[in-house]
Amino acid sequence: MHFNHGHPIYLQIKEELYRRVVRGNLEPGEKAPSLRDLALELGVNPNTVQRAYHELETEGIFFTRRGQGTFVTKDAVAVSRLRDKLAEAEARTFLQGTLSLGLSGDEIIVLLHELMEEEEGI
Amino acid sequence: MHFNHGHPIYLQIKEELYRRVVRGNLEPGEKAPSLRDLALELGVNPNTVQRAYHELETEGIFFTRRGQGTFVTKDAVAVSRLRDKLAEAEARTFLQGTLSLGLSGDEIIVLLHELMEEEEGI
Amino acid sequence: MHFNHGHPIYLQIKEELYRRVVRGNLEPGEKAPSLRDLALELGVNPNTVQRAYHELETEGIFFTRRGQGTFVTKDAVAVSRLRDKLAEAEARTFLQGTLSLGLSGDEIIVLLHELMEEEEGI
Amino acid sequence: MHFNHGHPIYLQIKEELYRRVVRGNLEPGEKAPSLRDLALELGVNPNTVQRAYHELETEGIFFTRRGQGTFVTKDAVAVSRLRDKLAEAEARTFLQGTLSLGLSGDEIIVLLHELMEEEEGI
DNA sequence: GTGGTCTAGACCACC
DNA sequence: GTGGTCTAGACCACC
Repeated sequence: MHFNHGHPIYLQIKEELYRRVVRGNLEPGEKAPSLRDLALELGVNPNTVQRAYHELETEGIFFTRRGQGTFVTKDAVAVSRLRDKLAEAEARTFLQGTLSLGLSGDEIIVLLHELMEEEEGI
Repeated sequence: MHFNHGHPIYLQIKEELYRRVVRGNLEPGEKAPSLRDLALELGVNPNTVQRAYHELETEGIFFTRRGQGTFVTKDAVAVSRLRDKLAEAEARTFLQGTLSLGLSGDEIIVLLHELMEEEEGI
Repeated sequence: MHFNHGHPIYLQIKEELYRRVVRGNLEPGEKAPSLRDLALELGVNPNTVQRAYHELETEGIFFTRRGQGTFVTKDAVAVSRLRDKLAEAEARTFLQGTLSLGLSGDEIIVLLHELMEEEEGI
Repeated sequence: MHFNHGHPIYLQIKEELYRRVVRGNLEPGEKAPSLRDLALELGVNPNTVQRAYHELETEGIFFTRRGQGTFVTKDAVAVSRLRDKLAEAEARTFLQGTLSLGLSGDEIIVLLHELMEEEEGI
């Protein structure tokens, strides 16, 4: 993982963890990597990872069992909501960008269809 | 315009100028702001703006007349190509992000349609 | 290397680097001198060398590895194309000059043959 | 005419006059433009033109009749020699450049033939 | 006024 | 060590 030095690292770690959960790399109920392991993997301070974990817990995505570690919520609906939230954020960014370029809604849809076909072609 | 500390300022200035050209804020053949004026407006060093202008000239979007200033290309086709290129780049980023969240092509299209309708509702 | 005050120094540095690459003084994949070393060698500011390096990178002749330095492309075909491009540019300048002096194509070829033989004679 | 600020202007004016004579824009025995006219045309000081004229006179290309002005030599052979000298200088520069790029004599000749054919094709 | 080049020097990330 | 970015400020040519 590469960090963008314009944003706080703990936010970028949160984003990375969101994606692991939503994609199923981390399944509901599964144990998340230990603070130390993830800090080592990412080359950051464990406190930074801790902050990300703490916020994920506040958001109901992670929960902690004293002495056992941190786990992904078992609430599949919460994971699903998270997926929708992230997807919507990406879509808003995309729409904002393309509309500001002067594309019409139709053009945007056509462009996406083209790229999707191309993607499958490869 | 405010700057994202994660990317070089001159690239962000380029992006901003791209958008002004593509949206028609700067029309084909129109004079772009002088280096010094834009530097003042953005609160950066004229050299930084110069670098953005120079790259835009290399790319055929701007041209300069010595002693007179920098101008947007008169080649409307080049501007159109630029618009397509920028829109495609945004779309690729978006597709990559949403596909990696596990969305299907259909879900992506539906999501966009929903947001577009909402947008008009507001 | 000494500089011709009629052309920007960074362009002259580019030309010099082109020649080193095309002649094989800098081989494909080889590390180019560091910015600071070359700047010292040429007696110019590192920023001036940086500009030359940056343009060579844009043109695909150099590539950089962060923290390690700048390297010549490993693409031997790109180097070959560069050689052709530079040779053609010289030939065009030469043709333009001699044709404008009123020489015929035959005269130009004869003149070159004479000089080549003389060259070997020396 | 554009001046290259790396070389003395009077030398560049000499070059320009050489070419006018060799190409026949200024024919043997013809009156050259007056110092003032040429200075005006080129946007330079008449003294600068004077220096160029003086050297051309020394070289036998121009001669002066008091009160009448400056004239091109009537010696057609001298003009012819000048043409040869200029052509040879161009050829040496070209050979030096292409040989230093690693081209062989054959490659140089082939390249020129290609460009000449292309030129006629247009 | 306009842009183009260059220097000196700072600070950064990556190794 | 390496390259990348940015500033402040100079000086230049062209208008």
